[in-house]
Order: sequence, then structure tokens, then C-alpha cells
Amino acid sequence: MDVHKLPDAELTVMQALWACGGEGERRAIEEKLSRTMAPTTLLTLLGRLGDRGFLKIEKAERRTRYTALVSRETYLAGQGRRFFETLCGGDLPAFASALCHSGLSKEELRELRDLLERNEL
Amino acid sequence: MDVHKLPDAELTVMQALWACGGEGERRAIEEKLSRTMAPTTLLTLLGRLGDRGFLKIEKAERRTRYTALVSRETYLAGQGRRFFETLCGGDLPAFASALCHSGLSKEELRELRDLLERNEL
DNA sequence: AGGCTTGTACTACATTTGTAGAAGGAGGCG
DNA sequence: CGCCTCCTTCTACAAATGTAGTACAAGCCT
Repeated sequence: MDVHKLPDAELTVMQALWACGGEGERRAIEEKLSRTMAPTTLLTLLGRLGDRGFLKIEKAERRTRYTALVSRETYLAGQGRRFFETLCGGDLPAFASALCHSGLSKEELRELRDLLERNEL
Repeated sequence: MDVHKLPDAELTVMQALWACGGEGERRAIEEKLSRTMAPTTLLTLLGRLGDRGFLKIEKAERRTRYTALVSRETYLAGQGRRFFETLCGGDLPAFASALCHSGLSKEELRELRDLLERNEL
């Protein structure tokens, strides 16, 4: 249940993999990356993510296939929890205040409330 | 406006400093720490936080006084923003979903909505 | 005054993270 | 068949992070 935090570079790669629908080859992932990095760098990060159990690596003759083992939703939920517990110390008012001052517009906040209400059911 | 992310160990120290009301001497901070660490370790971390501009270090003859330059609220708001923008990619529904699945109870979620509504005004 | 206590400054070092070059294997092309 | 290209594996290394020992200054106790 406790999803470990990823270093920034690895998170970037996971985001790309999730953007590929959770699986793909190196090339596809590379295209979804929000910033460039040497192919070997990407491979290194993918390897580390594999070690951490965030994805599965299947080697074919020519290509290698990467499949996410942790979904974006799961990861986000884990980090949301982390934010609330670790950063805010489990203090709801502090949490709410942080959200309110995190640069969201009034409309966005209103929408967020709606979404929370609907999700809640 | 963009508050940089702190490494875990340094965050732990800042939390302790904030718990001291934003300023104090090494000893006071040490008492608020959520976990133990060698005094020298604490000093090292305080020094690094000073370098980052998170706190001010004033040396007296015998004691040294540490004063937070970044408030807890500011930091939390910055990290909330970071969570929304970087982790959730600015996607409000994903953000809401993450909050809903982050282990908060129904009551807590309801309270969160209320707090958001009140803060919003 | 001599030694113990407390506090700080330096220095050190293992790990983790960020990045990538060198090298080797496999398929395609002239 | 020999070469070029693409992909991956290994190895490397600097910077950031986590943790702490050593050493030295200022009081304090006897």
C-alpha cells in the first residue's frame, strides 16, 4: 500500500510510460518524454525502475518491452497520502490551506470541490 | 514564488524548526525532531538549509540561533502546487481522484470540502 | 588552575541520483 | 560478405543526500 517516492528523473520516465498507456518500447517512451535525455540515460532509468518494481522488463531479440506494474492512479494516491501525512503532518486545515494557496483559481477550486463530492460517493 | 523541494532529512529539520514557532536554538529543535539523529548531523542539515536560504543562522558566543525564512504555509503551498502541476500534470480530475484515494476517510473528505469552501471566500 | 561538559566547525564517507560514453550483438544493405 | 545502423548492456563519474567522527573553543565545577 505504501508506494515509494521516485526520484525526479525516474518519475519523468514513468510519466512517459503511463502516457504510452502503461507499456511500450524504448522508442515510444522516448517520444513521450517531456524532456530529452540520451538513450543510455533512459535505459539506465528504466533499469532502476525495474529494480524498484515499478515496471516489468521483457527482452525480445531486438526490442525490449516495458510494462508498468504501478499505475499512475496508485502512484498519485500514494503521493497524495504522503503529502497529507508527511508534509502536512496529517493536519486537515493545513492541507486545505495548502491546496487553496497552491495557485489554483477560484473556478478550479470550485471544480475540485465538485469532483471530490462526486468521487466521494 | 517557486519554493524548491527539500530532501527528506532537511524537511524533517524544517518541520522541527516550524514546530518551534519558526525559531530556536539547536537544542530546542532537537527536541521537536520526529526522529533522533546525531547532533553533528543536525548541524550539518541546518547548515545546508541555511545555504538554501530556508533559514537564517545567527551565531552568538555560546549558542547559535536559527530562524526560518520560509514559512510552513509557504512551503506547503509550493509543494501542493508541485503535486498538482508536476505529479498530476495539471489534471484536475486526476488530482481529485488522488486525494480521494489517498486514505482519507469519508468524514475527512467532507471536512476537507468544507474547509476548501470556507478558505475560498 | 585542571578537567569535564556543551556546543560548533571541519572533514569524511557511503549511497543515491543524474547523465552518459564505450563496446558488443543483430539485422539490413550494397 | 563486410559495413552501417540500431538497440542494449556495462562501466563511469560528478553531484546531491544522509550520517557522523574529530577536534577545538568557552564555560563551569571543584
